[in-house]
Amino acid sequence: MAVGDDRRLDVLRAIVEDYVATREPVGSRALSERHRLGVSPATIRNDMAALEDAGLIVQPHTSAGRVPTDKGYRTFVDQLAQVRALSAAERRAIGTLLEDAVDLDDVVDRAVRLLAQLTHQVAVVQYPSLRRSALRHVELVPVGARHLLVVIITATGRVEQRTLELAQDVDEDAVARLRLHLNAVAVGLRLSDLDGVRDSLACQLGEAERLLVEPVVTVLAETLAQESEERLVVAGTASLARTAPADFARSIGPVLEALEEQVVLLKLLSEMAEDGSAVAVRIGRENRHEGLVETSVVSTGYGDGHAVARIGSVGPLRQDYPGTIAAVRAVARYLTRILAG
Amino acid sequence: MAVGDDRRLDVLRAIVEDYVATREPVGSRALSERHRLGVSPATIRNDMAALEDAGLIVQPHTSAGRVPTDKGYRTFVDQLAQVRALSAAERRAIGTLLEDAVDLDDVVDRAVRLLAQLTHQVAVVQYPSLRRSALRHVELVPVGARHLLVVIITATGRVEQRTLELAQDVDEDAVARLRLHLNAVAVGLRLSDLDGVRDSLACQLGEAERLLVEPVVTVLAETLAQESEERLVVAGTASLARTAPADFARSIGPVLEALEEQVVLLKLLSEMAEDGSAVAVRIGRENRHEGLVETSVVSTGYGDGHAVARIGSVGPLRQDYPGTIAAVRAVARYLTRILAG
DNA sequence: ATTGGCACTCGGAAGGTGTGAGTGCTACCG
DNA sequence: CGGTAGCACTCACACCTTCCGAGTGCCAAT
Repeated sequence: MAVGDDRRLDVLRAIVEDYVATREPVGSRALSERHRLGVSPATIRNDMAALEDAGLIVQPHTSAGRVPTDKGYRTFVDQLAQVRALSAAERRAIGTLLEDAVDLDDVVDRAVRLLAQLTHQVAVVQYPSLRRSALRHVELVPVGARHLLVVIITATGRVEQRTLELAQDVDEDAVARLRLHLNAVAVGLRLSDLDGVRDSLACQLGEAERLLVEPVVTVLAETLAQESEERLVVAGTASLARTAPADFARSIGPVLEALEEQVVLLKLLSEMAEDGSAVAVRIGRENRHEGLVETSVVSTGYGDGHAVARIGSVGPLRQDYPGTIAAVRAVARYLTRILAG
Repeated sequence: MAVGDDRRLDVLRAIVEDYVATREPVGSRALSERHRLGVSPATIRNDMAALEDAGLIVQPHTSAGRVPTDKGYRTFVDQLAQVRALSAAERRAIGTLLEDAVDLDDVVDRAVRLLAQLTHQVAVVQYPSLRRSALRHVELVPVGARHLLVVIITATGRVEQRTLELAQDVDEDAVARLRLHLNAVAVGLRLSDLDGVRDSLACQLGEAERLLVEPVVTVLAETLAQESEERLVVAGTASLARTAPADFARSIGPVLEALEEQVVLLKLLSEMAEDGSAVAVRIGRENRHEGLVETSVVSTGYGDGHAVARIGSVGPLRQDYPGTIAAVRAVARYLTRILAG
């Protein structure tokens, strides 16, 4: 039994690899020829029948070869995929490309394009979450008579802006004083500690400032609460057209929609964050979204110790998982290093 | 001749309208039935032959109906399309939706999604160009020992950030003083006037500040020079899948690429800006980009007096031009109003 | 100028056939 | 009992032929 099981998994691996390479259902004869399994097609057929019973492969129609199911890919990824290292040249390219970036936006932009190119698939990067990020600076700029522009700069270098409408005219001096106090307290502050700050500020400041504290801190809190503020950057959508099967309208339309409905992907990514710190893979229906049933998402966290955000790839079920996983991991590592440096 | 020409154009209009509606080549019989042209199919055939000689229509193959060429759509748009007003409900919806936006990013985002939905096509918005925009505020934030974060806020509320590496350690007081002076001068300043500012600042300030002026102003100038800083926001890519003909890989792949290569579209939009202040239409090969040969771009400027940026739609040749033009114009108008208010 | 008539064209749907890859089963071997 | 060989069976797909009808161009008649 043990020996038989081993060979069966070998057969599964061979099926996945061949199907990924040829995009055609693979039969027993082709298998025994292209791989050194040391057994005859007939034996392979028996193994295939067992694999089919186990729900790992299916035939698209009678008298056709076999194709992996979601579950088949899953066992392949979990048990069979061998980690493949990127070439030295590739790694060097990643490093230099990312180091040339001028600011956070640029880093993120380059990283996502790079990943799209490495995987030949759609790449997505989630911006660092404000929720877990520390403040570096808060700027208050009066705009017109009754509006205040609040600019929040986080430790990761991200800039958030917000316009605020005030109940009374702006007192410029009060704004300046509040700005000073706010920055004295806020630098290094985590947004989740914000509620405490509101009170301490209210005590220390005068009447004019106090009128401002409430709306300003509220805006900070709102920004925090709004998960939708987590932006997503996407690249490589053109590769969808290359990959897509014949019925493109049904297959890639929903994916494009999901990519625009950033909410869906953000939710998915945060779910995947719970899967652990390594590279997480969601295959087909494991993504609980109808637009992604024929899609696999491979992602991992990046950033310091507590991963602050995720980067990943969205591609077809039929893809080179080892390659994608390697690329995602490599880009995430360099990204982490750049952001820390 | 004059009468004949008139009818010929009527025939062209009918062909375009029917083809847009049915997505099938239209023949003489169908035309005479669906439209009140008052002449027999045979006459229409003669007109069609003339239109074909003029290069306005073609038949995909012998014994098929006719289809408009790029040139055909062009004359349709230039001479035949009747401006169609949006319904009151639609206009109200646009207004309220845009007014609910919280900041510039949100306005732009809502506008582009809205336009995508109105036209059932891909919508693009160009962010206001820094080049023509006035400054509102410049913020300097020391980061670590030798880095300075420069945040530029424009009159339109856009925020640009840039990290600067200094030759010597940061003198925080000097930064604070420079910041004050800079904002005293810079508010309302057009970026194109920047060179003059450099000198006046150098004279007014002390030694410590003077070391900072050069790099900071340089960064401002660089940001100005970099046209690539003009961001583009895209929505509605999913509608590409719906529209696309059978050979999706060749037809929508290039379009997706062009949409990601924002440079291409930004260049195209700025070219279109020269066409005048009204809604500009580029049809098929008029877009000098191979990815867009089967695509039409409809765009117009938005913003105050001198249009500071453009908004538009990217769709197939076969589309409802009057409808798209109306939608683009309407959204641009509301956008202008919101930004001014 | 417009029209009715007519012969002609040709893309595409419908239907029929053949082929080969692939399977499952059963009987046989070490 | 796992592996093998042979064999009958099944279909998807590619290929061909046929057929239909929409649509054209041209010409003679009004």
